Amino acid sequence: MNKKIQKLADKFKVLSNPIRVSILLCLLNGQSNVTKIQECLNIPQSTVSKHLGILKNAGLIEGERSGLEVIYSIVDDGVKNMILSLMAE
Amino acid sequence: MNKKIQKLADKFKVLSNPIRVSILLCLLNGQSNVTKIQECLNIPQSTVSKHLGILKNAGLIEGERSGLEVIYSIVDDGVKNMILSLMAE
DNA sequence: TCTTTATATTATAATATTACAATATTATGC
DNA sequence: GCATAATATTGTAATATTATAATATAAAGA
Repeated sequence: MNKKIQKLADKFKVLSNPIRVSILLCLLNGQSNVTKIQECLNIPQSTVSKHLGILKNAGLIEGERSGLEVIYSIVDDGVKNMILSLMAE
Repeated sequence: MNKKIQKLADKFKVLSNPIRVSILLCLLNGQSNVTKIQECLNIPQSTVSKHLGILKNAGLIEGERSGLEVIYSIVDDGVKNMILSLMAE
């Protein structure tokens, strides 16, 4: 299997979960900490953290610790624009 | 869960499989029948047919029967361009 | 109708993903 | 040190996806 194709499919897999899409939408307008994201989505903290980890691991977001909080923001502008344009349809 | 978000995630899910991405790449240059796609990917016929069904069901491709053959082609130009630009990266 | 070719469907075992409670970590203030 | 708050990890049961062999269907020609 072609590596480039596998990588592309993996990228789509990261985006294939509604919670992860929601998190990205939460972050479209700027950065946010985990608690805010959790309140926005109204799901358990461990679930949010798990998906944040997947998004971070895929290089779509990054988290910076500030005291007790970790502030997440979108890194990949391409994905940002893709989500935006697809949501606009 | 927001319906629009679910739909978007579902769209990504269709693209999250390397065989399906490969099929779309096979079809980028034009239409093709199942046997050609199968030879291009070198995997069992039932596997190809299964994934063609998923792509068709998602509205990304369409198949037209011509005698014994079914000719598939890409319908969704947005997806076509997305794949193209992402493969170019 | 029988055969052959092309494609689709079904059945199922293997594997992957998911949600989330429970627990652990990390940082801060006392 | 201890307590508390914010976040991450682990364990696990439920569910979904996958690959592919076996079988079914559809079309064409003899």
